Amino acid sequence: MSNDENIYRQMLNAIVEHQLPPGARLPEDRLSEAFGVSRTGIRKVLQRLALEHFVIIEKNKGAQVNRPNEAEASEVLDSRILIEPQLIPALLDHWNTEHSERFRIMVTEEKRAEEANQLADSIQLTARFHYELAKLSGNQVLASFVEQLCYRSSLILAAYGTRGSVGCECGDHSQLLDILDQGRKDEAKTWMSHHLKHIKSSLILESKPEENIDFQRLFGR
Amino acid sequence: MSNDENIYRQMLNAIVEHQLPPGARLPEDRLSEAFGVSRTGIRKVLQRLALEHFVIIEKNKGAQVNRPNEAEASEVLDSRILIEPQLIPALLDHWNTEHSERFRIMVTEEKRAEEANQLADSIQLTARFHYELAKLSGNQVLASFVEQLCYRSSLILAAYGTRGSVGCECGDHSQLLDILDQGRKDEAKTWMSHHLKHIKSSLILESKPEENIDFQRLFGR
DNA sequence: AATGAATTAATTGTGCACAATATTGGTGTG
DNA sequence: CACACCAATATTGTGCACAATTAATTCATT
Repeated sequence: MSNDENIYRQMLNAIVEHQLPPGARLPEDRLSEAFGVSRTGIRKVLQRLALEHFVIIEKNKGAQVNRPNEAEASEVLDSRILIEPQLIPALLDHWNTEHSERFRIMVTEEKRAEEANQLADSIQLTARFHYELAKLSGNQVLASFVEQLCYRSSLILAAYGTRGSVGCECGDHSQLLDILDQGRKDEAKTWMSHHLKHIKSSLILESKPEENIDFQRLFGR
Repeated sequence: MSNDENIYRQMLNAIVEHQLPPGARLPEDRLSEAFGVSRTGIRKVLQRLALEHFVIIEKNKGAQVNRPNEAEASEVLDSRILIEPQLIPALLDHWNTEHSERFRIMVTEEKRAEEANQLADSIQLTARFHYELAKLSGNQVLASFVEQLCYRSSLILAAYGTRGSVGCECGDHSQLLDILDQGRKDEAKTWMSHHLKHIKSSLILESKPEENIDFQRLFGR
């Protein structure tokens, strides 16, 4: 694996696993010495993360982990609600017992991670489940977008999730596999839709006091 | 406007307007002297364009304008077919006469550009029409994705489009506005779906002999 | 003349140094 | 004591130089 990709993965993981919480500053010096590469390499990675909305870069102020506002949180979830159920039909065209078994193993791991209270693994596995499902639709363009949305969702859960927002899905995922095994297309679509709406409704989107208030926008000018 | 953003825009325009055709090499030296900035700034822009799939960067071989293969072309159009019609309901919630007038002006410009045979303007305006429509749905996350897909479609038309692939849409767009003015939701959805399928079917996706055959994948390893 | 090796040229990858900017802390004055 | 101003520090922005890699050319050999 290329070095850049490796650093990117590590940082993305740290962000979605909430080890780098929303708002955390990411000074290039520290990162460059932590990873043992020059600032040049770090900057490349940070810019990629910024384009994918995982970090925010402000000119002459550096990078920090994105703290999604309520609008962004809502839109990301709405996007998933709009897209993921629509992928079910194409997905079912390729669905077979091998896939089913592979996903059941994933669900087992999800449960294990949840019971062991390993939040990081749990988050990763939940996102992977949805992404791998999207990939089976056969459309890699959409699958990549869904992947990004899933990881952004993890970030959103860090900011607006209740305790258990992540874990409470695990039992659910095996339900979907049952439905898919029976080839019930419409039921699978509505299940996916409900599932995502459930996640969205579990968020606390009331305007909680933001820690970095944009006073300029609020009063000034 | 920031300097980076300016360079990015100019290059993106040149690409989607087919002034930089698919496969064109983009040496950092030439670009840096053309734009009057150092290679550092150019690299940043190139990396952004690469993440958005407008250029391909190969290690130690530099950047070139992406030449989408048939799978990618198909998937991009399918993505639009899946998403854009679904945006209609939310869009209609905000639709009013001001919007209608604004879009009719855009369509008029489209026609003018087409009749004047100004391919570049025509391409830009077509993409803008779909993007601005998507923005009205109120979901900026999805709208940005649609924007990217529209521009990628321009690139695809450069590679697989027939003469008139671009222009033949203009008359159509005003049809949609009529339907929207009448608030006919389902009709607008199916219109959008047909419209995009029509564009996709106008592409020549037969496996034309690829100029760069990947012998590595074919035989090697 | 065709093939293959070796040299040369062109291009990208990476780290460093310095400039530009923002933030923080301190100092002096009203 | 409040306020403005200035200095110091920390951090990012940018360009340049050199290393590493690839592509092109030349040359020798059969």
